[in-house]
Amino acid sequence: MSNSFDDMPFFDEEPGEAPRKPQAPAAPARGGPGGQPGGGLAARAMAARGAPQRPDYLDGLNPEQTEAVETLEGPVLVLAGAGTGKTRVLTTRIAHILNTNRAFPSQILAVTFTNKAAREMKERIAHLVGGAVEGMPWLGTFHSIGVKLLRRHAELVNLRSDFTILDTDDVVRLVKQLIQAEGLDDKRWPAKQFAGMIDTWKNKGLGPADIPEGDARAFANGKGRELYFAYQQRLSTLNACDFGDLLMHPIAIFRKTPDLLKEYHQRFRYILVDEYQDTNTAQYMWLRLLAQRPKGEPQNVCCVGDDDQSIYGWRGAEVDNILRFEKDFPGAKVIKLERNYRSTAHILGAAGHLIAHNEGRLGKTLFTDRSDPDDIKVQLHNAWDSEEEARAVGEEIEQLQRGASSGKPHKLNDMAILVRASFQMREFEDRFVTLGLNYRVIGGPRFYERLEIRDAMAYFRLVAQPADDLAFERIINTPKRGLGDTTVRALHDYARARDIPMLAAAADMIETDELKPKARKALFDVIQSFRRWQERLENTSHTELAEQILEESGYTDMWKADKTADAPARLDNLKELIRSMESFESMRGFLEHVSLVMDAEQNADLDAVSIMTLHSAKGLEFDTVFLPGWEEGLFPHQRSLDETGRAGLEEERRLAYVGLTRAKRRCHIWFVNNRRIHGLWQSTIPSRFLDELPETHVDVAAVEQSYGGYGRGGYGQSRFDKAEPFANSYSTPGWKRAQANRTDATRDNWGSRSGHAVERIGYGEAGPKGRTIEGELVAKSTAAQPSKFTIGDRVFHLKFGNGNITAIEGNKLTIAFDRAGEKRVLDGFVEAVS
DNA sequence: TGCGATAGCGTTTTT
DNA sequence: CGCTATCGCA
Repeated sequence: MSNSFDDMPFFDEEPGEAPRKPQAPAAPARGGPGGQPGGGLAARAMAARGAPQRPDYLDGLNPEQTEAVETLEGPVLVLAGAGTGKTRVLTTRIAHILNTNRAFPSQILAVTFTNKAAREMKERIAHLVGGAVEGMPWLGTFHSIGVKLLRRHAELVNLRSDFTILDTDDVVRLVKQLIQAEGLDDKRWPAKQFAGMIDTWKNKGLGPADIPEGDARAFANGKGRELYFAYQQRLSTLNACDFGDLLMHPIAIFRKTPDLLKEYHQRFRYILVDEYQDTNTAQYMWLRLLAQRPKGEPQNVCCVGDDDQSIYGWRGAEVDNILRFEKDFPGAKVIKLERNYRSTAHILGAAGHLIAHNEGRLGKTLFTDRSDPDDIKVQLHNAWDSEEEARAVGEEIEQLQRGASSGKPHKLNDMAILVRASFQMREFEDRFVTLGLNYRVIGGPRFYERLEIRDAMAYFRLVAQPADDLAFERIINTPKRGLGDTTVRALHDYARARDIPMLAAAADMIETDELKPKARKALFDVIQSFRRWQERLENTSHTELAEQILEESGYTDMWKADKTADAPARLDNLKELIRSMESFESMRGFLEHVSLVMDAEQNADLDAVSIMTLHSAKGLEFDTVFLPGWEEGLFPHQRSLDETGRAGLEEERRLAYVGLTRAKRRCHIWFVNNRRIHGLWQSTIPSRFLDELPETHVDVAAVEQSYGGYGRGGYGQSRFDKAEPFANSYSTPGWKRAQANRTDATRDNWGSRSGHAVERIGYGEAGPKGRTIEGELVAKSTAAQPSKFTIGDRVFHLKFGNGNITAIEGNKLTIAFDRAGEKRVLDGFVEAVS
C-alpha cells in the first residue's frame, strides 16, 4: 500500500484526502428497484476470479485505517486519536459497505453526536461513492434518529405522531408550573434545577419509577419522584417530548415490543457510532438493544472514539462505555489509530506527555512520521495580567498576519483562541475591537435561542400544533393584548379541568361570560387569527404564511415600534428566520428541524480569528492555536476539582490535551499572574498542567513584565517563577509522579504548592479541611473570614503597589492605591506596611 | 403594565 | 464587576 505522501503539500490534509484522483467510474449503482443488497454479481465474479479490483477510496489509507474499514463483520472498536483520520475511516467504511453491496443505504445505522458531524459525514460519503447515495435515512444524531423511530411508533408510548419536541426553556417553564401547582416555593426549589435533574436521570435511562430514593427525596421535601411522574404525565397530555424522551421512549418501545425490535435488527445490518466516548447510559442502552443479535449472527457494530478526548462527563457521558467495549461485545476487534496527520512532532510530543499523566485510559501515543524543518516547539508565555495577555496575543496574531516571522502572511481563519471559560473571551474581544482585528466567537447565544425567534416559533408551533400550550402561553399576550396573568390563569384552569388544550379552552371560554368583556374581545380576535392561519396551513406556502402570521399578529409591528437599540437587529433576525424556512418543504418540516438543529451557520467568507471554548473546539483544527489562562483554579477549573475530584482533574487534563491537539503547527500557551475574577483581582499560580509539559517540546518564551514583576518573595513555587524553567529534563514533579507510579500518592511539592496557592489565591484556609487528591491539596472555597485590617491601614499589593484602605467588607478590601487608583481586592493579597 | 432598583450569582453544552 | 431575574412601586 502506498503510504507515502511526500509529494503532498505538507500538513495540509490527511493522506488520502489530498491527491484526489478523478472519481472512480466504479461507484456501482447499487440496489436499484428489485436489486439485491448482496447481489453485486459483477463484483463477486471479479472477486472470484481472484483479481479483485481494489477500489479507489481505499488508496492512501494506512494499514490500521484499512483494517478498520475492511473489518466489516463482528464488533469493532476504533480508538482514533486526535487527527488520525477518524472521520475518514468512518465514511470510507460506509462507502465500502455500500460499494461491496453488503447493504442498502437504508440498512446502515450511523449515529453521531452533533448535527454538524452528521452533515459532514453525509457529504463525505456522497463524495466517496460519487454522490449516488440518496438515502442514508438512518444517518443522524441519536436524537434525530430517536425522533424518527418515535414518529413511527408514537402510540406505543401514549403520544401522537405529531408530538412536539420541547427545548430546555420550555421544559423549565413547564416544571415551574408543576412546582407551583404542588404548592411549593419555586424559589426554594428552582425549576431550573429540577429540570436539570430530570435531564440527568434521563441520561441515565431512569424513569420516574427508577430513580434512587435518595435522589427522589433530595428535591422538594421528598416530592421529587412525584414531580417527575407529574411531569411525564403533563408531557403526555401536551403530546410533547423533551430531549431525554427521544432516547427513553425508543428504549421503552423496544423493550415492550420485541417483535418490533426484531424488525429493526433485520433492517440494520451495520451499525456505526461516532464519538463513542461521549455516549451516556441511555444512549448505550439504546445501542445495546439495537445491536443485539441471536447467537451465531455477527454483531456488525463499529464504534469509533477516543477516551483521551472525553470531555463531557459532566453532562452524563460515560467514558466507561468505551473502556468496557470489549466486554460488552465479546470477540471485538480493537484497532488503534495513532498515526497523526495533523500536528507537528513537538505538538504531539507535548500533548502526549501531558495526557500520560492520566490513569484511566486505554493508552495511545500519537506519532507522526513527517518531519518539518520548521517544526516549532510549543511556546509558553507569561503575562502580568489578563489584559496584557490579550494584548500580547493580539500582537502575535498581527505579526503572523503580516507574515513578520516566517515571511508568508497567515490567514486569520487559521488561528484560534481556545479558552476554558467564556468570561475569558471578553478581554480578547475588547482588545481585537481596538485593534480592528476581525474575530468570530463560536458558541455563545444561538440564533434559535433568541427571544424574537422563540416568539415567532411559538406562533408557528401553535398554528401547526394547536395543543402546544407552552407556545400558547408564550405568545398569547405578545404583543400586548390585555391578556394578562388573570386571563391566562383562568384559561389554564379551564383547560386543565377539562383536559383540553388551552387554545381550545380559549375558544370555549369566549362563549361564556367568565371573562371580562375586554379580555373576551381580545381573545376572540386572537382565536380568529389562529383559525385563519390554520386554514391557510394547507394551501399557502409556509414562508408566506409565516410572514402573514408575524404581520397579522402585530408581532413585527411590536418591534418596529420598539425604540431600543437592538430592535432593528431583531427585525433582521425575523427576516433571516423566514429566509431560512425556504429550504424546507413545509412548516412542519421546518419546526422539526429547528427543534433538533439549533445551530446557525457562520459567515465563512470573513477572514477572522476564532474565539471559542475548549469544549467547542473539539473536532476542529487550526494552524495556530492560542491557549490562554493556564492557571490553577481556572484551568484546571476549581469547580471541577471540588465536585468530581480526581476524575474531574483528569477530565480537565483531557481538555488540555484536546486544546493542544487542535494545533497543526503553532501552539502558544499563556498564563498570567493576576486575573480578575468576579470583579476582584486575584493572584494566580501557574497551572499544574504546565509542569506536566515536557521540556523537549516546549520553549519558554521570554517573560516580559510590564511593571511590578514578581518582586517580593516568590509566591508560586512553580518553576515558572524562576528564570530558567525546565532546568533539567524530565525532572518536573508531574512527570516524575507519572513515571513513578500512576497510583501512588506521592507527596511531592505539589501538595505544598497547591497549599500555598490556596493561601495566596485567597480561597481561605484550606488547611486541614482542604481535600487531598493524590497528594495534591485542592483549594476549597471556604467562607470569608473577617479581615484583619482596619480602614485607613497602609498596605502593599503586588499588582497595584502601596495604598490606603478605604472600606472593608468581610475579606474584601477597597483600597485607594497611590498609582493604580481605587480597587477592590481580597485581603489575602495585601500586606500591612509599617 | 412597565420600568427602575436590587438581590444573587458567576465552567464547560448538545440534543 | 456585570449580567439576569425578580420585585415593588408608580
